[in-house]
Amino acid sequence: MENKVRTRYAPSPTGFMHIGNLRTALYEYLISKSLGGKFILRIEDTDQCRHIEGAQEVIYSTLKQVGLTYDEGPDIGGNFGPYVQSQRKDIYLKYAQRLIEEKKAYHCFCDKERLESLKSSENCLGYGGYDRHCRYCDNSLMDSMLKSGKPYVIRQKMPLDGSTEFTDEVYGEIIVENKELQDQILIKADGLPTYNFANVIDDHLMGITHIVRGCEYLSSAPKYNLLYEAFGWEIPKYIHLPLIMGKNEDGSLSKLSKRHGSVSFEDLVREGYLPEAIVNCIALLGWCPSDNREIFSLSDLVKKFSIDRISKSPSTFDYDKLNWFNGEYIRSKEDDHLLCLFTPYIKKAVSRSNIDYLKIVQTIKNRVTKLTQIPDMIDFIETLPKYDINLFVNKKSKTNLENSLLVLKKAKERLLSLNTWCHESIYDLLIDMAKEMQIKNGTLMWPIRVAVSGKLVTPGGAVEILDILGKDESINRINLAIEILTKFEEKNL
RNA sequence: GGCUCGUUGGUCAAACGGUUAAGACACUGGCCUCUCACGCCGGUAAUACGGGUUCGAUUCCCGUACGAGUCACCA
Repeated sequence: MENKVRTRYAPSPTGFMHIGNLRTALYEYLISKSLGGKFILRIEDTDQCRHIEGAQEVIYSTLKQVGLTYDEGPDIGGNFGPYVQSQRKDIYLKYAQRLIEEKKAYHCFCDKERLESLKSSENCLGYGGYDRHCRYCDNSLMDSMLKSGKPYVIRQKMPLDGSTEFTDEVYGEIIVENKELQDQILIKADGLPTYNFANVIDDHLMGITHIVRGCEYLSSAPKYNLLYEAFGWEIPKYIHLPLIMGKNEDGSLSKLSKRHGSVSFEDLVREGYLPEAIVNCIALLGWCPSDNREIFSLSDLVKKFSIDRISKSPSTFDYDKLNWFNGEYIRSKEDDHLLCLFTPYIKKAVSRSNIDYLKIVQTIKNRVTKLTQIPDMIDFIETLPKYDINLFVNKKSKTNLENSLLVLKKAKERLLSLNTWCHESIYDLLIDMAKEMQIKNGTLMWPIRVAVSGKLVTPGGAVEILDILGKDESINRINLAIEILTKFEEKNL
């Protein structure tokens, strides 16, 4: 087989896709694809205590939504399966046994209580927690323990001195003293492998050439190497990624996690962010191209991505930046595409039948940064809110209650006789009218906009709103305003 | 606490020994304008600190401070 690049995304099925994990998946994808390689999905579910129903589906669906298509995986198969670790149990045991036979690993019968008691004693210092008790037990005792059926774990014999070093593609030379490493557990008492062990076995068996992961694993990387060495396997390239941090309530920073709010992909989508905006945003957290470009489609990223431009320092996830990306993506889309995206949100606020959603889309597209803002933005279309009469007064537009009433009466007459109700004709009519009355456009438009929206701030101007509402509803609303203003005027005479 | 890693404006970040230290987001002034946006033009704001090396350090080395990660039969 030729020496092609292979990367893998190996999440544990937790039921939600954290954007830190998503970025790791993205970079794994980008690294392999930019080098013409394969991207593999493997589910790491060796922790039975944390089994969550439907969690794998979340992973499949997220990767699908963002376009990270994998070449091999549990649901699509491949030549290196199975791709779910719980289905590979026997494989790990076999390899652990091989190490035992070669005297590189041993059975350990120490129970949790014993390990717990070691923590408080001092004699375990320097061993990383475990005193290696069973490493030095004699063989006959071990055999009888095994026969008795006492539960055990399998631990690797770590070197007692010296150091282990490796080169990370991002962080460079990393050296760790072996005495810092405890005899790591390979197989747990339940017979399943630990994450570290399964990871190494699978990465080797699946021919993974580049191990990409968060740098929380940086200091445990030597453990992996000791395993590769024990088996005599070639050590893959390591690419550790800088962490994405989140801001805590007290202002401090820590590794982004659930408590930082909506940080899962699903949360963000639910909040009205577009998958491609999310991907674009997180792609730039820890990597940037040599030019200053910021907007990237996934395929553009594949073309531009390079490992040597991955940053070493952690970054903080910023909603402001994501908002900007999202707005950029919305504005760049075709109207009919936006119509599909906006419709569910428009329906939340507008149920009247004779409304052209496309007109709404065209009016609000430059004003939407999150899809979830849409209902509040356009709620006045459904029903005219009760509004304060003082909304008609605006200094800059030179409007007051008197001239507003005047303008509305006149506009109503003209609009009533307008045959073709469309943006252009309404616009022409009103602009001509302002010219004729020798007033600012604003002096005319402001009262109309207020009358038909009942709001101080609206997405779009009077013309757009009139167009969306249609002739009848518009005239009704203008009539209502005339009524209110007239009543007020009479009361103050 | 040990070990590992990091530190350029509020945030993302460029500059891999020589620049007036880019750019983007956010903030902000103005223009446009029927409000709000969009768009356009402008502005405030940074090399953590102290030592070296060098003709010259954001850049290389050492120390200090600060921050983070990690020290599980979790992944």
